[in-house]
Amino acid sequence: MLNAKYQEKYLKLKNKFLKLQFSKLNPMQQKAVFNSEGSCLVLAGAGSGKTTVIINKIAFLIKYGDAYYNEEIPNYITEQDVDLIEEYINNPDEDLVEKISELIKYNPVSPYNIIAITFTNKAAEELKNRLYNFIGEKGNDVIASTFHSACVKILRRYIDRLGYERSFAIYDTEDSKSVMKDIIKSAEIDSQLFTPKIVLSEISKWKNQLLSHKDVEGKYEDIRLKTISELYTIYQERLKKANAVDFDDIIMLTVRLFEENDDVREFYQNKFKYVLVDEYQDTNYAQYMLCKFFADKYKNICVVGDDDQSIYKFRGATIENILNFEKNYKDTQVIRLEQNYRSTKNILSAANNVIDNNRMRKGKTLWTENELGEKITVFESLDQTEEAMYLSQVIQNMVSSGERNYKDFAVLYRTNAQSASVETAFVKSGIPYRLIGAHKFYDRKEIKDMLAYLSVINNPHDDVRLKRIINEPKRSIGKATIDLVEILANSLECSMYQVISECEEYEILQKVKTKLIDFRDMIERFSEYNRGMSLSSLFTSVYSETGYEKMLITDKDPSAKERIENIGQLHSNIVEYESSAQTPSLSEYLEEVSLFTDIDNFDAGENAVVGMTIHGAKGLEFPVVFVIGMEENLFPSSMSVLSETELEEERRLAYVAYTRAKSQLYLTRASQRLMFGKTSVNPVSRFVTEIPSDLKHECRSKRLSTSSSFGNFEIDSKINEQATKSSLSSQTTTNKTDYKVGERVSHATFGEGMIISMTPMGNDILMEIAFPVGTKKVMANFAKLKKI
DNA sequence: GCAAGCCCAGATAGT
DNA sequence: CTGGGCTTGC
Repeated sequence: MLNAKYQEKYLKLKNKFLKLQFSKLNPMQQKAVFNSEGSCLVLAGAGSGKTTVIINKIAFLIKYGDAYYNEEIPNYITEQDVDLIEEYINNPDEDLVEKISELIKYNPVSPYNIIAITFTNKAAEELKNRLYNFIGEKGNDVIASTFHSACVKILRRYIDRLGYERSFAIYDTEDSKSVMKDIIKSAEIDSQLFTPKIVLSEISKWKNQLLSHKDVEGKYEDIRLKTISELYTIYQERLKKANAVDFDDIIMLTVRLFEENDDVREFYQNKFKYVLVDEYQDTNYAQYMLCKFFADKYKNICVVGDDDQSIYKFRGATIENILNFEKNYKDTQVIRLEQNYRSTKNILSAANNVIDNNRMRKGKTLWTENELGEKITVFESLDQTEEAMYLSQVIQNMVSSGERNYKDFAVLYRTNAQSASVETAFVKSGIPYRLIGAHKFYDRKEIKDMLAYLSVINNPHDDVRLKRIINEPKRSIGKATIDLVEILANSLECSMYQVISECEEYEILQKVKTKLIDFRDMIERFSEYNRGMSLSSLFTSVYSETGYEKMLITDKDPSAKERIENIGQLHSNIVEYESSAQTPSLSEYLEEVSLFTDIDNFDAGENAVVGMTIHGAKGLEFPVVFVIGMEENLFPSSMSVLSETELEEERRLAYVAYTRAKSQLYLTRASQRLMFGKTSVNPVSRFVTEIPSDLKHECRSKRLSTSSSFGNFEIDSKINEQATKSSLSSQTTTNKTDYKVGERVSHATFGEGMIISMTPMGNDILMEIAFPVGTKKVMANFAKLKKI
C-alpha cells in the first residue's frame, strides 16, 4: 500500500501519463475518450474528428479500462512504480509505455464485449483497420458493424423464436415492391392511389416506430391509412410465408426478439458491456430502442452525432433520439466538439452561414485553425453538358499542372440521374472516374437472376425469387401456370415451391406437371450439391445446368457478351468471398450481398475522380469538391420546397456537401437543364445565395451573354475559352435579330423566360423559350417579346 | 407460351 | 429519353 502522499501523487501522475498517451487529441476529445463508465453524448461537428474519438475510445477501453476516472489504487502499485511514471513524464521513453500501461490499467474491457455501430459496412471495416493499427490483434475482436448486419447475425441464431426459419431471405426494395404489387392487384383497390411505393413507404414508417400490423390494424378511421394497414397485414403474412424479412423487419424483429425472450436479451446484454454508435443523428426510433436493449444492463453507451448533419429523416431518422438520450440516460455526459480539422476557414464559414438559416437546430458554430484558403468558386454554365465539361477542364488543368491527383476530386450531386452528363464528359476527356451508385452491379438482370437461383436453393419458399427464375431461361412454364400455382399457394397458405413439389396432387396442374417436376428436381439436385460442394462450384453448376449459360452464349444480342463477363465477375466475387470468410456458406454469402452497398466498394486509394450523391458522401472528405446542379427545384429538390422541415433537411444536406471539402469547393449550376427530355430553367439555389458574397468567386460561361443584370460577374477566361472550343459544334445559330440564346425575355402572357433555342424559318425565327409555366415555342415576329 | 412492339409514366435520398 | 408493363399476333 502506498502512503497518503504517494497515493495522491499516483492519481495525479497516472492521469498525466494517460493524457500524454492521447496527446494528439484536444481536451474535449480526451474528455470523451477517458469517460469510460456510463453514458456519453458527443455532439461532434463536421470534420471535428469524431471517428478518431470512437477509435481512441475503444482503444482506451481495451487498454486502460476506466483507469482515468477511477480513483481506486491497485494494491500492487509500489512507490518505485510511481517514481517510474514520474520519470516517464519528465522524460518520455517509449520503452516504458507498455510497462506503465500494464500497471495502471483498471477493469480493462475485453474487445468481445464492445460493439460499435457504424453507418456503412465500409465504415465498420475502416474502424477495425484503424483499431488494428492502433492496438494490434485485439482490434479485430471488437464487434464493428451496421445496425442491419448486427441484427441479421442475431436473427440467424434466434429467429426461429419468432416463427421464421433460420435460413430466412432478406428482401430488398425491389423484392418488396414486387410482393406489394401482387397484393394490390389482387386486392382490387385503386392502383393509382395505392402504388407499391406509397404503401411500402407508409409501412416502413410504421415499422421504424416498431408498430406491427397488429398494432395498426383497425386503428385508423382514415380510409387511406385503413387500407394501407390492411395491406400491411397481407404483406407481412406473405413475407412470413416466403420466410423472408425486409430491411425494416431486420431491426423491428430483433427488438421483438429481445422483448419476448428474456434469455436472448440477457445473453446479449451481458455480452455488450460497451455500446458505441456513430452517426447517431440518423438513427430511427426502432434503432433507438435496439440500442437501449443492447446497453440496458451495463448502461455504458456512447453515441456520436451532429444534428446539423441529420439527412435521413425521410427514412425515419429522428432528432428525438438525441433529445431522448439525455432523458433516458441520467447523468449523461455531453461533450461538444466544435473544432474542425478538415476545411479551410472560407469553406467552413460558407457552410456555417448556410446552416445558420435553419431554425430548428441545437446551435453550434464550428471554428478552425486551418488557413483561410481560396474563395468558393461559383460557376454558371449554359446547360448540364457544359457544366460537366467545366468540371473536366478544371480537373485536367489541376492534374496536368501537377497540383493534384485524380483521386483528390469528388463530384457530388443531389440525384443519381445527374451522374450521366458527368460520366459522358469524363469519358470524353479521358479522366479516370468511378461512380458510386446504390447497387449498380447487383442490379443487373443476369446478376439478379443468378442470385435468385442461389436464394431459392437456400430458401425454396422465397416466392419472389422463385417467380423470377422459374422460367428464366425459358422452360415453358408460362404466366398462366405461374398464376395458377400462386393462387393455389395463397389459398393453401403455403409457399409456391410447396405447391410445385406436390403438383401431382392437383388436378388442374396435370398438363404442366412434367415441367414443374423437372424444375423441382433441378432445385433439389442443387440443394444436394450445396450440402457437398463449395459455393463456387455450386455456382458454376447452377450457371450451366439451368441452361442460363447456354442461353447467353447463343444470344445474338451484342449485350450478351457483357452479361457473360458480369457472370464471370460474380463468380470471382464468390471465390473471393470464400477465401476471406471464416466459415463460408451460401446463406452468409446471400446475406452479405443483400446488405452490401456500392459505397462499401469505394476505394479512396484508387487514382480516380469519384462521383456520388451527397447522401453517399456522408463521412467522407476530399481535397477538392464539386457540388453540381446548384439550382432551385433540383437542390433544394422540388419535392421539398413546400415544407419548412423538408427544406431544412435539404439545407443540412448542403451543409454536409460543403463540409466534405478540405481545401477547394466549387458550386456549379446550369442555366438550363434537360430533365425528362424536356428543358427546364431554374434560378440559382438558395444554398448558393446564402453564402456571403465575399466568400465567393462567381463566374459564368461566355456562352451565356452578359446582360446588365449579370454585369458584375467575373469571367474565368481560361475555362471559358476551352469550354467554348470544346462545344462549338452544338452552338445554336443566332442571326441579325437582337435576341441571343440564353437571354432573358418577357412575354405578355407567359411572363419572364429564357431563350433556349432559335431556328431560322423563312423571314422569321422560331424560338423555344423556357417560361415558369413551361417551355413554349413562339415566332419572334409575332410574340410580343421584351428584353429584360 | 412467347416475342415483338407499343405505350406511358417516370426520377429525391438508401439500409 | 428510357424502360417496364401490357397487348397483339403467331
